[in-house]
Amino acid sequence: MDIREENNHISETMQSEEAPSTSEDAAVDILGQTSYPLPPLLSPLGYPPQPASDPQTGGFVSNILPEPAPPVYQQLVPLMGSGPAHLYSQPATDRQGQLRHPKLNVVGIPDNMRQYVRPVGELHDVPVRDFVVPAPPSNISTPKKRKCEARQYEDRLYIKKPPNAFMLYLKEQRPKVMAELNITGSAAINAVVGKRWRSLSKDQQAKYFDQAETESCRHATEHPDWSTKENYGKKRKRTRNRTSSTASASEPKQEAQQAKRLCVTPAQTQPSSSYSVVKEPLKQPQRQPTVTNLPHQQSACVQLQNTQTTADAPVCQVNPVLPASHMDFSASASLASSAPVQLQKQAPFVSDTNEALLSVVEQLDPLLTSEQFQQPSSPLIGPQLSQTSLASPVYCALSTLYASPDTFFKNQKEPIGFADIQHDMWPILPVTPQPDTLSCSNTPKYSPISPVSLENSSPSKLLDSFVAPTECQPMSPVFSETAKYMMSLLNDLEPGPFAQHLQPSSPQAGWSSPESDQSCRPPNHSFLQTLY
DNA sequence: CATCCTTTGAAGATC
DNA sequence: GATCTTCAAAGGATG
Repeated sequence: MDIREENNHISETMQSEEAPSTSEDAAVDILGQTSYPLPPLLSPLGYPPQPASDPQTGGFVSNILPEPAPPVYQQLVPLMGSGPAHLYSQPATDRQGQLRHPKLNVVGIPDNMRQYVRPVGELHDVPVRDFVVPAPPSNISTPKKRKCEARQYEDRLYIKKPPNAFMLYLKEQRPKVMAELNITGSAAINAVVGKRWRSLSKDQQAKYFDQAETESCRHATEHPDWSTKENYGKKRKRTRNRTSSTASASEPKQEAQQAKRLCVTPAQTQPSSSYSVVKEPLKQPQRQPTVTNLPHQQSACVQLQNTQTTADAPVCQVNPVLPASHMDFSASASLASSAPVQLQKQAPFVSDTNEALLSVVEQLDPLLTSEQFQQPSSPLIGPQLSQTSLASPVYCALSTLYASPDTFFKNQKEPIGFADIQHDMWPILPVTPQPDTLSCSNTPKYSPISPVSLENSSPSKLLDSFVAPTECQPMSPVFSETAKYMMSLLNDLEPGPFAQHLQPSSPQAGWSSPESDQSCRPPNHSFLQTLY
């Protein structure tokens, strides 16, 4: 006989022979404490019978709170091993109504149900535990109270999803952001934290991904049969699909309301997250990059049509991807979406002092100045060339660049940027693969690409076009030399035609000090969107 | 008082 | 397989 079946059999026998005369007696006898609401009965095994469905509470209440005066309930469920408690929802009682092994560890039982579990003995060397369900208050008299208690039942049984990396980071950063920026609204705080999260390097984020993985493993251990499907659709009645599936007339109102909450006018709002994109695809169609074969990941250098083209448009906006993502622009940058935006006339272009440029250079990823370089991943080993278009601006720029890097840069009239380059671009690069140096074969690399128009650029914009490697360090000597060459160009750069557009203060200060720039990041950060 | 808002990531649902 | 949807946290805002 299966242990579970045997256990059930014993439980049934015990219940029939020695169950307290009333459930209330049992509750008082065993618990000796104030009763608690009864959690819902989950019985995947088909026993006891499923309660009648209750639309208010998901179908649990009808046999939990019988009318008119609900008795005090007791439910003793034998638990064995580490199986989830709700899988063993078999009525049973303890012979003496006492804890036989009060210190037995309870494993595999949801945290929110452990309070109901007590060990009662062993069966075939397997710990047997009773699932003691405290009784609900006996003085329930109003439907309102019953509804409230029913919600408590659900909350008690509800096994939540394990937090992901961002959720852990959010939880950690929330009090800090509240203290630093003196804001309380979770929406605004989350926006700030979201920006900070995106500004973190992969290494910095790895800490939280590791924690999330640990949490996930722990969650899986404690709830082996749980999956996100358990909670799907149970949390709340969502209505978001109405905005995505049907372009209702209320959407402009919602958009205005949303912008109002963020103290940003609708004209200033822009999809800054997957959520926003998903939420309002019809209202504000996705602006497609002008280059369709751009790298999918970290496609920071993308021309967004109809973006930042009007004179009254804010010079700063929510930028989906920050340049030099490891640099901490978070405080000031994040305010672009969470704090009132200071409208400014957009200058034709903005330049920087050499001091400011050099200070930015110093903050760039050490990769750009490191003497330790590795070869990129081998196209023979890594992903094969698949969809690289020879007409790609990336390819055109690279072909010219690598044909004669020195000449290319000396004759270059336009700023050069660094951006993400995908693995499928590596085969076109004139770098001899050295498999023995491979350390990260599937991660993006970064390469100089794409010139831009000089009329609308500045030295600092050139710096903006650097996108720090985020996943691994390998970088070809060609890239490195190019980067160093660009540094030398920057060092020798004279104000020249940019001087007349110098700002009175260094933008660097505005980047690093949240208090000094409550409006936005320097306008040159929107430059990423025009790199192509 | 229930739900929304807001973020990113994971995972299930849907097409 | 790509895309969409939901839910993790959390507290003020909203209807």
